[in-house]
Amino acid sequence: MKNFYLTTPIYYVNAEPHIGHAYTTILADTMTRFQRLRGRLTRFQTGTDEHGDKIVEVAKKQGVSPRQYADRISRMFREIWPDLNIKPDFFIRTTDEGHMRLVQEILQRLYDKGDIYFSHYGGNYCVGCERFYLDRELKDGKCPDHQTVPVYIEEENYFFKMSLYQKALISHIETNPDFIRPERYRNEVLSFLKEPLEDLCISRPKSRLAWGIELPFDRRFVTYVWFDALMNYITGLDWPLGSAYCSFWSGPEADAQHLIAKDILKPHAIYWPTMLMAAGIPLYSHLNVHGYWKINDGKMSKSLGNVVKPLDLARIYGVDPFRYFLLREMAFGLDASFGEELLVERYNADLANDLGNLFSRVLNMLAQYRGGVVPDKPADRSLLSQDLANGRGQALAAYQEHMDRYEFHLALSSLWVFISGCNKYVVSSEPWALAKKQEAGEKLDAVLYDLVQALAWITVLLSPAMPQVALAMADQLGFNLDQAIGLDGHDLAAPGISLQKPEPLFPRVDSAKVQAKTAKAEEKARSKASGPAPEINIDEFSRLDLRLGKILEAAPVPGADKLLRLSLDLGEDKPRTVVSGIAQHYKPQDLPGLQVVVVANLKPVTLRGVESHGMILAATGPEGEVKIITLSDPLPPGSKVR
RNA sequence: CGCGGGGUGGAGCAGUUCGGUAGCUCGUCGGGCUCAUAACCCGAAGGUCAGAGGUUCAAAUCCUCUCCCCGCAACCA
Repeated sequence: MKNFYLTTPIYYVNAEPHIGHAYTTILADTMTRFQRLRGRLTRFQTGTDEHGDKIVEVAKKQGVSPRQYADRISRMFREIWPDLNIKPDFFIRTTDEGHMRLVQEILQRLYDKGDIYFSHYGGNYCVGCERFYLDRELKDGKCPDHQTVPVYIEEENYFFKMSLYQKALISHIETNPDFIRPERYRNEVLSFLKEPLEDLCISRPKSRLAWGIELPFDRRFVTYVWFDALMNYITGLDWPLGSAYCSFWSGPEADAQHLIAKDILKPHAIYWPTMLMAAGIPLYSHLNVHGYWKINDGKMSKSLGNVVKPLDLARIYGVDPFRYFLLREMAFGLDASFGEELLVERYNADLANDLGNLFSRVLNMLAQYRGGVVPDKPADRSLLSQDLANGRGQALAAYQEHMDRYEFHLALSSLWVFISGCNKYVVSSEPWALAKKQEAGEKLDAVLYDLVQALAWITVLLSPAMPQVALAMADQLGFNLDQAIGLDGHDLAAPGISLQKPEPLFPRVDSAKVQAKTAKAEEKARSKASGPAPEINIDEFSRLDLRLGKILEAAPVPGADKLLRLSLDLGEDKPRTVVSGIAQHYKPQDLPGLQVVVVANLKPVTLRGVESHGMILAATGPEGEVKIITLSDPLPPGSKVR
């Protein structure tokens, strides 16, 4: 079996760890544990990406150096993983000495080969965005984000001849159907590759950005962050001569895979393989792509501090149940919803009722009927359950097949088919009835033997997803999980060993209470949103110049969903232009003639390219509906409102 | 045509890669069991798989079109 290398992306340190990071990393941890259990040599790498504009920016805001800032966030990432029972083999930072040196080595190699060229680049540069725009990206010659005319800058930069490798990449993807999986993402990449690739600009002049890795062949420049970041997958293995690199990337025994979320598909599916091709380095074998978590009531959670954050749920319900939920709830590749009620439902149904209760009832019967002593394997093998044996075989086959395709949700679900089979077997074999019949002793031994061994096997298969709970299970069953190598582990629980009557592994959670809690939190959020603002005095109020205005014209703002441009008569020489975010609540033709209240001395601002000189007042209802404040009886435009 | 996801029994979701009895969890109703964490097991009701057209012996699944929801981004002054 080949050596298994799996990476998560290295996380950009401009934000603290969140559910998305946790998900990817938990998947990687589970997968690596699974492959190791199966007997493969494994390596699991994660880390942090620390160069680039944004880091400098955030650090500046916080008044620290980029290095200090990156150190702090990187540490947060490194420290959170053990809390989630995640054990990476290697944690890489792009500011590591070794990484930086190796990135330079690769750059030099590509440069020597002629795949990197120096070029003048003239283009429209938006200072706000800190990037160049192609003509077709501009809207009316303006930056689509800032509505400003970009400056034409001529800059010299280094470019990577990505386009040279486009054909080779397409053919690689076509001949290796599961190079990118699930298939939806493969299709996305192929459709993107139908257009000609542009060469990749891989440098930034230090005058613009100094926080990065210097180009070895021109010290006036630093490396573009993606180019720097992607390399981590091999610099972490000590490319080009390290033994890890040979075992896990380049050698015949290597199976190197990446795990990412769908937002960074392009760099991983296009930049990275072409970079590898150019450098003459073998490609990774699979890029595995997952979807996003949608946070339940996302709108709510922003406005209130008291709704539980996703990672806090790990503390409340246990890390392993949290892992189980993430793995089981999301169909790999698709998006899924995250929420406390969903988690509790899974917890109760799968963990407490099915699995936890199975452990409980089996070990209790063993305690009651056999004093907790695991029976010997019956001499008469026909007493063992054929159904149980078959179910186990089927579950194992399905479990492995799904895990190999990263279909964690299906892998776990096939295991649960077996767990349910065990519960059925308890009912159909009726150990309590056997216990009452003297002559059925042998059969009862066989039933209990079967069930205890089944629990042990379940424990093994569950250990990649729930490592800590699996240890507790193995403990209850009196065997050492570390010694269980392989997935078919028969007879793990040793006959003759005496087992205790156990504490519940997963105490049931009262879901009504959770629902009540959620409802309460939402209620609180609502009242907080509409709650009283701090007092102000009359002087502060009088700083507002509120006037009556009459709407003359109303028209949509091009390119904006929510904005209307209003022309108002305020009794002034010229009508005022005010932009208002009411397009989803009012039709332009219904507005002219309305008398509205206007904040007349608000500082003008440009919205979507239109200058707005003021603001009209409106009320927001509980469902988010918006009603403009109007006057029922006419007064002259410009009348003071107070 | 900004990017993306989705429409499958009352609710939440699988299944669509490789067409062939539509499955899971929760809920509802009835029954069983009493070892167990009011858990477990059996059964029932409930779906024209958003709509239209096409391919096919056969379509939730493949093709074409339409409608509708939801994230994200840009703007809600």
